[in-house]
Amino acid sequence: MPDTSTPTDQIVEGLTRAIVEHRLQPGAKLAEQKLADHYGVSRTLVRQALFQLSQKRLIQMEPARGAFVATPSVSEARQVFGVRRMLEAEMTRAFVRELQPAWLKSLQEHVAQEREAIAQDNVSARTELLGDFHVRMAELMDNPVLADMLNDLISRCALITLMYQSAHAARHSADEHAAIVQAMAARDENLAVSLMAEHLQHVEDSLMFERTVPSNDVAQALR
Amino acid sequence: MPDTSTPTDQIVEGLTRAIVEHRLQPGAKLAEQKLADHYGVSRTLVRQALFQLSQKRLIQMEPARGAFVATPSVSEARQVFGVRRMLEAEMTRAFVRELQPAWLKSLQEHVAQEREAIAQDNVSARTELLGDFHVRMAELMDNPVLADMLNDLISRCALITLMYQSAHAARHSADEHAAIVQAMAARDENLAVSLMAEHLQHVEDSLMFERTVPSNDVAQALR
DNA sequence: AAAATCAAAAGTGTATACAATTTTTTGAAA
DNA sequence: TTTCAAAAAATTGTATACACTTTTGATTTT
Repeated sequence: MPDTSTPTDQIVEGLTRAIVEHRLQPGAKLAEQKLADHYGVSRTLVRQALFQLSQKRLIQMEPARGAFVATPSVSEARQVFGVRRMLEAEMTRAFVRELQPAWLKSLQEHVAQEREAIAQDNVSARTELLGDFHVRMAELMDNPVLADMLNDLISRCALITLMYQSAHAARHSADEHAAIVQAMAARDENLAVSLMAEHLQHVEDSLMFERTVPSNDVAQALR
Repeated sequence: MPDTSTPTDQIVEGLTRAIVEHRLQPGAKLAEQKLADHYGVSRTLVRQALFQLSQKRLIQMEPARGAFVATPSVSEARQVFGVRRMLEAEMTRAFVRELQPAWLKSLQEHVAQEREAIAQDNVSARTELLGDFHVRMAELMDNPVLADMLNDLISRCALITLMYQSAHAARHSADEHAAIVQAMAARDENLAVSLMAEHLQHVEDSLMFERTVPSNDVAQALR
């Protein structure tokens, strides 16, 4: 695809991926000039990108000190998951009510992709797919507002989950996705809703324990 | 309060108010230099503010053409309200489950304020208070993530609602808020949830009919 | 008179310059 | 060696400069 977005958007995209895929550790300093050099632009554009990322809560900006990859507190993480449970419970309900055969097919294919990525032990693909399952639902319902919002929430979660999620937990998630789709196929609204709520609770519960060692080399993280 | 935020944040604040209070009509051009002159800063800071506002979907930026106050389509408006219904139904449920006496008192006082603003026919105060009722719930639950998200959603709605909402509709909203609080006081979870869902449906239904005349004088709108 | 053309004006997109602040380094004293 | 202070270097925050695009408006053509 040819240069579909502004330079700033490309920087946002690149940094988002680096953060969400944990090539940039939480807390890492994002020096403007270094990023500018890396992307071959001036600080102006980097700055715009950083401001956008700070609004998405993926980075934190401290006055006169610069930008750092966000380090969400456990409390914030729980809140984000709480919001997701609220939003996605009702989204699931609406999804089942308006269900169309093509939607099921699309989700079933998605779960198959998830399982493939898990089988191949492709960590970043697997994490992206596991998050996209939820966004996909919003997209199928033809609700970009919801899809955007979920996308942001899930990026924020990824900042947390990737740090902790094991291959085992990933497989568990894919199985739960499959169970949700099955409940949907049976048009069992309440079952689908409660499976979704439980699923999100499981994801949340499987996190927030260990701590990883930071190694903040920006240049390397961006390749 | 002394200069609590950056200059950029002040511009964001000022423009947000102007847009949400409809002193700036949807579609109005926001020329960077004019805003810079008005706020006594360089285009640099105005630009940062405009980017932030475009992320909040309050303005739309067109490449090489500039920034315009957003003109949400009917379809987008319905989606925003749809997301609010999903989110706030479950928020209401959680609110009742964790209900504390002080929370009720706070909401009751809030409704009293709403009624005062309505009695005084203070349109902008009344619109702000009617929106804040929902944000207040999230704040009481001590969930800033949810509160921020609702705040953005509600600003986006205000861009639509203020255009159409009548004094009558406002009074109706305040009454519905009171009914919701009453159901909460009775610890009737399901009633509170369905009253909230109906309330949001009513607000949505009361909109999107007329059309107003644009008069895009930026300097005047910002006083 | 309406449409088309093209030059001037205005506006946006990006880079650079510079003041103000923070971080790092250096060096002396404890 | 450790601690503190001050100077130097690096970094951020804001303004300005300039290239390039869009809009405007006058002039010509149909």
